[in-house]
Amino acid sequence: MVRFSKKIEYSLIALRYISNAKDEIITAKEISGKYNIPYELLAKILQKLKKENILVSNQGVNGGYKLSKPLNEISLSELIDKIEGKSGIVECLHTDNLTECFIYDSCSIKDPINKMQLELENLLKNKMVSDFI
Amino acid sequence: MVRFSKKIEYSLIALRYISNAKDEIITAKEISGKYNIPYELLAKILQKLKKENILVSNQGVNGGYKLSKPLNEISLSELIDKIEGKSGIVECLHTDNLTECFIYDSCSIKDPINKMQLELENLLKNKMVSDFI
DNA sequence: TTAAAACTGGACTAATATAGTCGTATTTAA
DNA sequence: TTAAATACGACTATATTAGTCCAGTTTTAA
Repeated sequence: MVRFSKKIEYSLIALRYISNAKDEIITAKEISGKYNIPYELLAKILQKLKKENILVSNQGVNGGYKLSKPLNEISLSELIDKIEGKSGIVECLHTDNLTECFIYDSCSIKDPINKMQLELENLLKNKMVSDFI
Repeated sequence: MVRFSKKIEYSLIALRYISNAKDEIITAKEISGKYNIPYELLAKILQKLKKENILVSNQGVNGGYKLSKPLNEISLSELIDKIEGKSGIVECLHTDNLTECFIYDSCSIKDPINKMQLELENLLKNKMVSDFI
């Protein structure tokens, strides 16, 4: 119920590795091999991180990835939202789905759940990816 | 990635409802009807809550459920553990699976993830079910 | 100029977890 | 003894997550 997906796990491992390499360019293959992470999956994740401007990439031979900014500027909250898409702790707080909720009007726990959500978000916002290194 | 399951949602709704009814005995059917929650599913959840000593039940005609203790004595953390079983925010923190993790020894993010987990647990421990009423 | 090493991207499949259903038994009050 | 309730296990369906496959494109270096 409160569990990081593999994507987040792999992201953290990759980001840490790339960060430690300083300005060296790192390939998906290298990380995949080092940590036994399925190559295709990791590649996808790194591509996503690039698209989200957390990494920059070079294509072609000798290509690879490096950080676009230091990891203490990226919160866990931001990483999760960018990798998995923003979402609420219950379906109905994921705004799109409001209309689909049978209970909504009579829902008794909406407000406190909302507060809970904010507290969780806060915790994740104050955790920087650099804290995981 | 941080989302309450329907089971937790339904639990909260049911517990709130039962709590508001004071000492009256409440049936699964009543709650199910009121909130459009699938009867069989809700029944299972209430049975589980009973087995975990959060509710007490009477069988037979005029049977139903009531609280075994006030909701400010039950933390969200406890409710989640009892409904879904205890689990870590990543697989490897769910102790049984340690042996299956390919990365484990070389895992760079284990320790900070562990700390993160403790902080999350803490947040959930300090939230009482009564806060959701 | 071409081959190899890398990223890019989409569609697909597999595995797992969550949500929901069904059938049957048991209990109990009226 | 019947109807209304909980109890329980097995099953199915759906959604999410994890992982695979394949066919590109880009770039460097030989």
